Amino acid sequence: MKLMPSPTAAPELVLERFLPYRLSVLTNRISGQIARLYERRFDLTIPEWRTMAVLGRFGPMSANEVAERTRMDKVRVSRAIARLARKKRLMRRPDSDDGRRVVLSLTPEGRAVFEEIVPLALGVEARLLAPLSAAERALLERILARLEECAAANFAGSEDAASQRPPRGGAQRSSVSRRRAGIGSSRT
Amino acid sequence: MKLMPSPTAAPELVLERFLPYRLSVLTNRISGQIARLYERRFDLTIPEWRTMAVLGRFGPMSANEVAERTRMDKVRVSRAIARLARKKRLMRRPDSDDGRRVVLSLTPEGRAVFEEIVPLALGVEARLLAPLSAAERALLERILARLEECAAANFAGSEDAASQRPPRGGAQRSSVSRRRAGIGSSRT
DNA sequence: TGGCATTAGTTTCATTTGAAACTAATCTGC
DNA sequence: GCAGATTAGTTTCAAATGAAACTAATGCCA
Repeated sequence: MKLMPSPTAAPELVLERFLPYRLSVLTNRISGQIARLYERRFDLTIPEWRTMAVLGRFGPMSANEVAERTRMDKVRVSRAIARLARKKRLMRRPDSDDGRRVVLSLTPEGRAVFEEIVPLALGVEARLLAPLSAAERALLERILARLEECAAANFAGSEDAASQRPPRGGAQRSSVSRRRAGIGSSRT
Repeated sequence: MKLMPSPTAAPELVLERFLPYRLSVLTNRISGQIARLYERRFDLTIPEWRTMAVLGRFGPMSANEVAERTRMDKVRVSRAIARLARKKRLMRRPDSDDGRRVVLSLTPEGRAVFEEIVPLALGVEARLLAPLSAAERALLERILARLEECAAANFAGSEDAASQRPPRGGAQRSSVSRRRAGIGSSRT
C-alpha cells in the first residue's frame, strides 16, 4: 500500500511522466513519420504540405491568411510558398486591389498532389486513432480542446516580453537574451 | 439532419481538425512557454533542462544513458552536456573501467538549479491539467499511453529507410533525399 | 596476439528556423 | 495631399539541428 508522503517530501519529477515532455516526444514521432511520408512520396516538407492543405481545402488566399490558418509564422510560410511556386504547385497572382497582397492558388498539378495526399493523411490519423474506442475519441477531442484553450491563454499572457525591443544595430544584448529565444518549431 | 455522404464524396481534410496537426500546434505552444521560462530564469535550453532532469532524478550516468532516457539523439545530448559543463552545472568524470565512457553528475550548483526548477515545471503541468477532472486525467493518461505505443510501433516499422546509405563523399544524392530528411525537432 | 566489428562521444556540414531588419504598398489623421 | 504609422511579404543573420563522418577505446574470436 502507498504511504502518505512525509510533509517535507519534495515533489518528484520524472521526465517520462511529465506531460509536456510526453507530448513533445509523441508529437515529434508522429510528425516525423508524416514528414517522411510526404517527403519520400511527394518531395514535400511539412510547411509546404500545410500550405497546400489550406489552399486545397479553402481555396485561394493570401500568404498572411495561410499563416493564420496554419499557425505558422510568416517567414516559414513565405519560404514554403517560394518552394511550392518553384515546383509549380501553386501560383501567385498579385492582388489588383492591394498591391502588397499576393493571391495564392494551387495549380492543377498542385491540386492533383493535394488530392492524392488527403486520403493518406486521413489514413495516418485513422491508424493513430484505431486503438481508441469511440468514447475515448470523444473524450480526447474534449481534452484536446481544453488543453488548446489553456495553452492559448497562457501563450497570450506571455507575449509581453517582446514588447520593448532594442533596434538591431543597437550594440549589446545580454548573452542570455542573445541565446535564441526561438522555441517550438517541430518542423511539423 | 445530416445527409448520407454521396458515394463519391471525397473525405475531407481540415487542418484545424487533423490530429497530428493539432498535437503539433499544442505541443509547440506548451514547449514554447516552458522554453521561455527556463531560458529567461535559468539560461537553460530544453535539451539542457532534460539532461539535468534525468541526472537530478536518477543520479550520475553516461551521455548515452542520458540520450536513452530523454529520447534525444546523441548529438543533442553531447552539445547540451558541453554547455552545461561550461556553465559548471555538471561534471564529467572519465570512467576508469571503460575509457570511452564519461560519467556525468550535477555539481552542487547544478543540483540547486534543478531543485529550483522542479516545482516550477510541476506547476506548469498542474496548470495545464487544472481544467480537467480526475476522470479526464485518468483517461488522458490511458490515451497517451496508447498513442505512444502506436507511434512507437509505426516508428520502429519505418526505420528501414536509412539502411543502405551511400558514403559521404559518394558524389550525388537526389535532390529529394538531399532536402533534409530531418524532421520533428521541436526544441522542446 | 592481432585484426575487425562495435560502442561512446565529438565534429562537420548542409539545412532549417525565426527574430529583427528590410522593402514596398496602403491607410490615417490632419 | 502628404507625413507617419501599419501591413504584406522577403531577406538577413545567428543559432539549432541531425545525418554522416570521425576519433578513440573495447569486445570478440580465431
